Amino acid sequence: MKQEQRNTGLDREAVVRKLREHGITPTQQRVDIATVLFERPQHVCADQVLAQVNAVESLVSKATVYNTLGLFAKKGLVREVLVDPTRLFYDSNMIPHHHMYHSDSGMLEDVAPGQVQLGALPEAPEGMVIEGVDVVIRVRRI
Amino acid sequence: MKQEQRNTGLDREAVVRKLREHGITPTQQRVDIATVLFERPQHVCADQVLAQVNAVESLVSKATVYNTLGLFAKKGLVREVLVDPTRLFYDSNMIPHHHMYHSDSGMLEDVAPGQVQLGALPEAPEGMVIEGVDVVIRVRRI
DNA sequence: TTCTGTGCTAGACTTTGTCTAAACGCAATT
DNA sequence: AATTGCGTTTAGACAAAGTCTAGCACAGAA
Repeated sequence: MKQEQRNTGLDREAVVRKLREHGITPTQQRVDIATVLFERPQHVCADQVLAQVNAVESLVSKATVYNTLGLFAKKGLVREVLVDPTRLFYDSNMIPHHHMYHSDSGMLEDVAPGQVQLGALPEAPEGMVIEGVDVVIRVRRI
Repeated sequence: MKQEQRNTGLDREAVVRKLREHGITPTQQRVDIATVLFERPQHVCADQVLAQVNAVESLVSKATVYNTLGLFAKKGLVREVLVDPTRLFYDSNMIPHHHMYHSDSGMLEDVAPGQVQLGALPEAPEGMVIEGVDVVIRVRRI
């Protein structure tokens, strides 16, 4: 029984299983990155992941962080979130939900899907599928 | 009666009026940029505006295009659209509507607001206002 | 005319993210 | 044990979008 394991985080074994389930070969670096991501549901950009993974000692390169986040997003392990025009965020919470973006501070919160009520969506054009629907509620100080 | 005026576009006078209505001093450059934007409802990024404004002869600098688009967005003349992680788009159609984004091609279409049916929105936190709600339907080739 | 403020500009700079070419690691084969 | 092959990782060069700076132009006020 490890004492130091993070409250909501997955242990290494669970992370490896998760990667395998999504058809991703679990390498050292990928597991390190995934461990950071799934420590808790969060919104992070590549820079933050890079810093967190290499907090103790330098283990993973910039290129690998970018490649891996892209791979994870493609394989449906995390979700890209577009709210800040200067950088791409990744959301480690894959349960369907929306976002509230504080444009002053850059803070990003989750909004439960029940709070928005999306009605009938238009159909995707011939030969296309809906990849996802992003709802972002932008708020700012009065 | 000018013969060469664009079909749906505003003439110079109308553009000047529009700028004034939004509290923007109508300078040469701002009118040039606005004329391009309101030639028709469209989604453009700064680079495209720069190219279009300077199509015939170089009239407006890069810095001015960026500053002006930022100003227009702040004053509610155009709307920022975040769909492409590498650049910011501006939508010259201010009638409320949503977007469908073709992630393969980068194409961006309008979706009439009636086609989505957004129900009750969550309230903005204390001391904050909802600036806007962006709904983006991402589609891709099967 | 001088002063002041707003706007414009070229070009340097910053930041995020991508690309490239080489090296690594590991497993299967000889 | 040595060889081959393939996927992965890496440092560092690079690209692209956007911002910043410092100076110039111009208009209106004093």
